[in-house]
Amino acid sequence: MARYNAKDVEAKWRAVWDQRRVFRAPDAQSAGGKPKYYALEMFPYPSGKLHVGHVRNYAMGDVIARFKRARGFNVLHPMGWDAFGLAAENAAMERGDHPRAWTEANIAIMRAQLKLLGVSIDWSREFATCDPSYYGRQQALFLELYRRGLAYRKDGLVNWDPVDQTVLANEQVENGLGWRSGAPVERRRLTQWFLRITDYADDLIEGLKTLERWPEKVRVMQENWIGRSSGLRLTFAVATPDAPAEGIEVYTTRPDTLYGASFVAVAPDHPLADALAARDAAAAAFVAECRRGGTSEAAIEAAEKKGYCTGLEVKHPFDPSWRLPVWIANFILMDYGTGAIFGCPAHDQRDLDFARKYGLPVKPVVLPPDADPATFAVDDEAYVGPGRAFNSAFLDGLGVGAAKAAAIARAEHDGIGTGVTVYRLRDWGVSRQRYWGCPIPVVHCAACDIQPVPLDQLPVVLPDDVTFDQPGNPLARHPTWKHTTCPRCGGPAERETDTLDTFVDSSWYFLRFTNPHADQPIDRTAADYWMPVDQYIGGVEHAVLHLLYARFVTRALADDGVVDAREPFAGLFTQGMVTHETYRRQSGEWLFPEDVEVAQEGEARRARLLESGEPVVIGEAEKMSKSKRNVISPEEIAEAYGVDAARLFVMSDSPPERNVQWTTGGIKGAWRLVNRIWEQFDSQPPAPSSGDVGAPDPRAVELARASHRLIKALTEAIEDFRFNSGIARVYAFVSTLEHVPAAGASPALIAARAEALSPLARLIGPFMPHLAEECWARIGGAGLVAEAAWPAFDAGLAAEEMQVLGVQVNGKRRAEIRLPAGAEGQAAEELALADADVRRHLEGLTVRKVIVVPGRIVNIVASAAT
RNA sequence: GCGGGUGUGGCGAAAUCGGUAGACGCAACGGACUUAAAAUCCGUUGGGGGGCGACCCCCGUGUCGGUUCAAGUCCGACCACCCGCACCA
Repeated sequence: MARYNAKDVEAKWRAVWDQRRVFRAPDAQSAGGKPKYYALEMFPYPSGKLHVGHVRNYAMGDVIARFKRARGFNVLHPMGWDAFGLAAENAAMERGDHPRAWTEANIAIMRAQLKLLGVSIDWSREFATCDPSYYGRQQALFLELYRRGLAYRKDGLVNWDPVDQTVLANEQVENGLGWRSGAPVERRRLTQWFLRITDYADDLIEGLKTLERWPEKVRVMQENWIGRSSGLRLTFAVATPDAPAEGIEVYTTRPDTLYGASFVAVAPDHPLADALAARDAAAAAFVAECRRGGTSEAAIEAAEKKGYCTGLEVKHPFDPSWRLPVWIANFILMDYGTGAIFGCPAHDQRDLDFARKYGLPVKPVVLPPDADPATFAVDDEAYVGPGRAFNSAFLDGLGVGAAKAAAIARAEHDGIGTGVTVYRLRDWGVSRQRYWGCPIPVVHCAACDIQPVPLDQLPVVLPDDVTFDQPGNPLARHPTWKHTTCPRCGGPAERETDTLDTFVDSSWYFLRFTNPHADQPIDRTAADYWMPVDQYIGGVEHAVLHLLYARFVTRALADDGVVDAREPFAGLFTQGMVTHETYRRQSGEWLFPEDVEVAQEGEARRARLLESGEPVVIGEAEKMSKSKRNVISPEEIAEAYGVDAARLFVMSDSPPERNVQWTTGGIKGAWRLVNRIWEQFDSQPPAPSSGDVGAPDPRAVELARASHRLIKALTEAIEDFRFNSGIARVYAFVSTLEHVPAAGASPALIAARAEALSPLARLIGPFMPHLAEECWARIGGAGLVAEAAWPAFDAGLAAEEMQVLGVQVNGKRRAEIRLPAGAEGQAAEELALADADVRRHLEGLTVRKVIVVPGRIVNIVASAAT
């Protein structure tokens, strides 16, 4: 028989799907009575080409989409492009391509690759975020947020790359260096646009509790990122005359330790530090030194606490006669709390390190349980555990919690402080001094200040004629683009030349997919029908940024009445990557896998260069990346084995949340299964003439049972995201089929095979969709597998007919008994006790107890007769 | 430092509710087919020991302890590795 020709067969079925538009999701209005299911993979950044690592991501989403379609859902499974971003501008600078041309070329390549994979996408909904029809509507949403005060401009400290002359996002700073320029990043104070995500801090934490189908890990990461804490904000009055401030406001979570205070310290970026620097050269020098370190070298300098004693003094809030020195300290962060603290060295490790270095007092005020107040002292380790307040006036004797409450009550009573909740989360800085992004739709007028661009003038379109021959923002130096008129007074005005962070683009694209052709940014009817996304799939690297921003924007839009859903993603799955061994020359140069030959030599695996035989060093399996050259292209695999085999392999070899290592043996194994399945369908004879079933055949019954067990197991495996276990069942079933060959089979057996092949074709559809169609057509299935209903199983048939029970004597397995399913425990007990092996192990022992767990096990407890 | 996770054969893994550990795949080895190779098919494959043999025995899920008739699974302590955050007052 002819070998299965994957390449031609796959192309044929893709054309059929395309032509019959089987993956079009219905409009909300014409959805009918079916339940909806929205399956979405994080849309890709069009950076170049897909490698097989991407295949896994989209194949998993496709399994879900195809499965749910077969289960009777209206399925929305769209695709688009996260198309704005730095890489396009970098390509423009390096190679002279226009960012738009570079991006569109990449999209064309990657779209073709995705289509090659046979992913069941509704391509009629495709868009790219760099389309004016998308970002223009994003501008409208931005103006709505601006109208509601959720978008605002403020002075902020930002990461400034002095070489590229632009702000960088935190994620674009690595070890203190700009990721592209390699220059040390500075902190600069600039006026930037922010989105008020902190307004939603509590709401975002509370919402996490409802996300039961999110990984615990991601929920914890978001909660930590938001970082809610409660404590006391209070003001220390300045006692020094002619100081640049009357009071210093600090935040503390440990107001119970106020009597252990030995200093007050402010951040180098604190306004008081600025004011002191203006009149004190030494202070100025210290502040400058801290600022040079930047945000990120913090890690390196973490051990080294540095301070500058300002000479100012403040009064202790509960004892005006007690004076504390004021320091500027490098470990205080301006953007957390109030940018100022009081130091209690005995009960905070950082304060203790600082106090030891500068010889400040260390006075314990929390007594650990069972410690002696006369002798308890803090040496090198601050005491942060529970205990009772002492050396603390009115707080003495109180536990930590009660003392905190009492200190807050006293501060509030005295009018010097307030109990507050503080968040680590900061407002989202969205300004980028970049060309390839969504223009912020406002104009700056000398007379009218900031004016939103009127809605009927949207989109504010990026100009195409820009230059990249010098660093900085091409929009700002464009000769005409920014010059416009003020929409309010009609006078000359300038457009905002900053563009929006690309994370804004990805914060609502899933809403736009519900009706990408609507005039309004979001078609409420469509969004309310499809939202929330039932299953979102992507890498864990977006656990905080994208997934938090999208939750925030969805909430903000829900509060605006644009959509019902407050949570965008009801279910989240973070899938593992595809890894591959790395190969390098002795000299260290990375090598492509296709240039290397790997052979097993006894225990060891050795590699050499195909061309020259030069020995090659085999490295660890790592995430596929261009730089390490350990990439496998989907086209090559499709050519050699077919995309079904590739899809099968990346899902069969590891649990979906874990990484999977791409190996030649693995893809070959998957390819073997494809061929074995095809062989089973191809060798199936035509159905016997009706009614002519012939004599019953026990193997026919066994096959039917195996088939129904497979349906049950695979259905459950897909629902639980255990694709690898499900596929293992398919392997086992195919092996069963192979042991009841069609050649020379009885009519009853041929009929049973036909009965089993029909569901099998549909069961493999989510994983190997092309093969499924070819098999379905071979046995004369009606229509397409892509449109066929998922097979149902008969619970009676799926259940085992005979139970095989292990028999233990004193917890050790000694024998096995077979008895009909549903047999009484008594029967199992009798059978077990009669077993020859069991009797041998019971020699000289008295049976004390027999435990029978029906369908599971028999355990005989026996001991020596006494 | 804080938080989360993982640890089972040569390798990827399975065991879904505390009930026969290692399903399924890869690799390896032996055999069939072949002039030969590839492909395909059959068999073996956790470690150790015994038996001509059907088989039988001991050990075994990172370590140590506990609960239980029974522990990969539950509890306690620890070790190793991975990921995230990291001077957050």
